[in-house]
Amino acid sequence: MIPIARPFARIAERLRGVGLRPTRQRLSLGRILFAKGDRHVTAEMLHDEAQADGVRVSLATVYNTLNQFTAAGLLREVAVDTGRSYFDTNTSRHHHFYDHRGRELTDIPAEGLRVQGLPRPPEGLAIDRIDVVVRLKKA
Amino acid sequence: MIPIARPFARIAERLRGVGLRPTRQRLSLGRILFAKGDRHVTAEMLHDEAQADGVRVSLATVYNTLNQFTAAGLLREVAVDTGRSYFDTNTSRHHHFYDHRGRELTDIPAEGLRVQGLPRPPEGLAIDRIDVVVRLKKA
DNA sequence: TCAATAGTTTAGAACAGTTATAAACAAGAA
DNA sequence: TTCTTGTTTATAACTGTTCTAAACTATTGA
Repeated sequence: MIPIARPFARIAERLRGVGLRPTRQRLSLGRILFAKGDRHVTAEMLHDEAQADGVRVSLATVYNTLNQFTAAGLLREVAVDTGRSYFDTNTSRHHHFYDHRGRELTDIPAEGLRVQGLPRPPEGLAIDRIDVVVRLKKA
Repeated sequence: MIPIARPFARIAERLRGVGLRPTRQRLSLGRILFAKGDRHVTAEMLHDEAQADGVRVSLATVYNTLNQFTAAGLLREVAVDTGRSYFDTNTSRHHHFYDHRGRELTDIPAEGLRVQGLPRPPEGLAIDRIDVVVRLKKA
């Protein structure tokens, strides 16, 4: 059975499953991140949102948590803008539209999108993953 | 006639052509950038290389120059790594391999590579450009 | 139930990369 | 030349992120 995304599922279990103690801060941030479907957040956005929700958590912890979640495969980092890291709650294979004016990311499902005709990677290296970023402008 | 890349061509003309005075610093940096075929440099790399070549130029000027060249279409910025900007002397349509361990970029020619099945961009926005980054790992 | 201990959080300092400031300087025009 | 305007520079400032070391807390096992 394929594990389906379950918004309010046992976040504590998920954390324990990847070897992270389910602390108050990690549970709160996990709830914010995973309760609302696919999201793209920066550390600052998540910190602000936590404050707004009345969750007391330091910016350092937000950074630690985002990095730990990413290392554990709960999040994925998206590089579209130098000088700002986006973290994506959708860790399955997919791509992005990026509106650099609104600094907004939108998912492009992997299904249906094909990248064909890639050359062989340089000697001694293999493809880790393919990121397609479709940069947008005003129509 | 299509303008072919001419390594030692009149850099001064190119600068004047985009409205930039051909100063000693811009000429030197332009020579370093455009004399050796397609390159991917960071500000720090270019600054170091200039020093090594005996060109006296401040880091601030390197940043200014990279940004001005990019705005003028002489360079293209590549976002593969947050917290570090790469500038590419190849401004034609193409894509990249990225070896994040060696922090090295390699061009993938646009010819032959096809991205198919893209969904329509969000309302009010159009595609500006498509960046494909093929991230590499040890084979 | 209660230490012991090992992992976590925190404020704040430190750091990396980049941009801003404002004074000195140099290119182009007259 | 001289004037004007654009450019360069050192340095300060700024942004996003990581580090540090002390305080704290989840878990373990007695």
